[in-house]
Amino acid sequence: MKIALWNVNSLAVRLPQVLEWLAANPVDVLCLQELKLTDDKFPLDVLRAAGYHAAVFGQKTYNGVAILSLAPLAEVERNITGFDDPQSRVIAATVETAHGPLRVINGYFVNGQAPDTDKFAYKMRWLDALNAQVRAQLAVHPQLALVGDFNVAPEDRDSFDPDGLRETIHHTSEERQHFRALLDLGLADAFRLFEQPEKSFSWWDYRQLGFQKNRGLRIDHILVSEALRPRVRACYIDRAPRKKPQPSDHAPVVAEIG
DNA sequence: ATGACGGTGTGGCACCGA
Repeated sequence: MKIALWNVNSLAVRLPQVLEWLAANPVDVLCLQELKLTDDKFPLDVLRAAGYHAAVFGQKTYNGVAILSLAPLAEVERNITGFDDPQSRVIAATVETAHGPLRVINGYFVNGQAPDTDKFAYKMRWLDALNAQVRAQLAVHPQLALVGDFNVAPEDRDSFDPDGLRETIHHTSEERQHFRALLDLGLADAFRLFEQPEKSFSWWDYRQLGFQKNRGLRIDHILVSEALRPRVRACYIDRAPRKKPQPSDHAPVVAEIG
């Protein structure tokens, strides 16, 4: 099976591209971030016609996440338990697979703007709460994937300019420590289970020919639990949609699981 | 140092993203 993610930066704008991509890449599960629309505006019918069930946690203007799945979705949970968050950033659901139930947690992680800002402090609190949530979920769901736009470049090789951007947002030691704390729960970065091209990124700034110059960051990730890890066959970033007219600034990431 | 691009809102620009 294939699990994928894509920060679409407005589903209202990107829906035609999502449908086109799914037709060419019929993944079993697609986790979407930055829907930027409310649940009532979510295109359930057209996605159902394309074969996908959906669990949605929308919000006006900002944020918003959804899980699309060929198989029905069960045990849908929104937000982080015990963390009062006005922003729609996390949705989780269980998918039945040939190897039993798979728990999928889809997150649009806080951006954080810059260190020493209120938004950065919110990002740190949010990451603490998410870590506790994932830990609790792993105890119940051994087969688990934590998927989404993490807004963290975990290592220097995940940035086009690690020295110039050192300790700036997405690159700070504190954010990277939070990423490692998620790995310490027993999760593995699916992308790094395989040899990958140098300068592999999942996001490029719209400005100053960022994509054409490959000035990007790898901030979109698929983390897999120990039970899942032996069955991960491949993980790759699909740059093709970024080359099309009116692209999202993010590219889809795909993991193949046996 | 700043803004650059793109999306949203109730707009004629401000804001946010990464």
